[in-house]
Amino acid sequence: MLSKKTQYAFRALVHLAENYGKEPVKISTISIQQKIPLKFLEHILNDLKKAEMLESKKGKGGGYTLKVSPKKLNLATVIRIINGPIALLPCVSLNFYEKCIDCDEKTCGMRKMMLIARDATLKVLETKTLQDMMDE
Amino acid sequence: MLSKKTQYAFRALVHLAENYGKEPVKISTISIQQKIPLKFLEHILNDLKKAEMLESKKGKGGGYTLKVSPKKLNLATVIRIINGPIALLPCVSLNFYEKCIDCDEKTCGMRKMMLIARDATLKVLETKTLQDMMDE
DNA sequence: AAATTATCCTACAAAATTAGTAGGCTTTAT
DNA sequence: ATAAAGCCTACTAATTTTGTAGGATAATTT
Repeated sequence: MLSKKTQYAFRALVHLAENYGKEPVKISTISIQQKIPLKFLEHILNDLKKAEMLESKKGKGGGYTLKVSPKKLNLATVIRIINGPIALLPCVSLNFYEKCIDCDEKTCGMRKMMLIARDATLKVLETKTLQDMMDE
Repeated sequence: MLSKKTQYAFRALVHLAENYGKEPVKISTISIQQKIPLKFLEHILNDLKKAEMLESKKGKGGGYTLKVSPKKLNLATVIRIINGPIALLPCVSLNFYEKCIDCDEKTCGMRKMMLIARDATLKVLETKTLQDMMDE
């Protein structure tokens, strides 16, 4: 399951996507309209910024803007930044790989199955974009 | 990600699957051979038993046996019992549904995307069985 | 019947993660 | 200069995960 933080992140991103190309949006505006705790949202937007997904501007008239087109922002990328691995086991994660203890990867059946599951999930999450979320 | 408990569960189930149709296997045997903390494993096997997946016998010569054929035990079922929901959001979970707050399900784009992701993941996890894990 | 061997049950505890707050610092526009 | 925004570090509270402890219960053997 996605963490609450990740759900907040998606809501905020959709909000910013709706203002794509326009003036920056303040944290406080997003916080109120999307009902996300302000201080918590601060962290989330900062994480997204560090991941090059957003741009920010300080001072009056400042706020956040989406750096990339909503069409080019796929859901897997967001999840990885805020939520972590998408795979069901660390040993089949592309971006957060960790070796299992006491398990030979070549012969581990659990791993093989989770690889197939991962690929199926990723095929969706890497294809669908923020834009797809908005269109609905 | 699957919890450690779920990984333990799968290991234990594969162990029991290898002894399907034979004599019961003791918790302590599985604990040692699969390197799973004994007392923790007790809980896990009990959970699986309550879910009608295992049978148990007390006293000397006792232990656990798989109740169903490994071919008929799909991975989604196991994950749901030990790990919980497979879906990425509670509002798209088939077995652990919960309504989101401040969200109209008919128009929520996030939900639509997560529905598609869920279906893709489930198609694998509900098709693949314990037997498939063993065969590898 | 008593002893042994195994699961079953309830309660607890430690560790890790998630969710959120507090408060001051820095930058920018007016 | 001052006000309005984000930036940064640290802390706290709540929840979940990962176990442990110890006795109760049931079956088997002697």
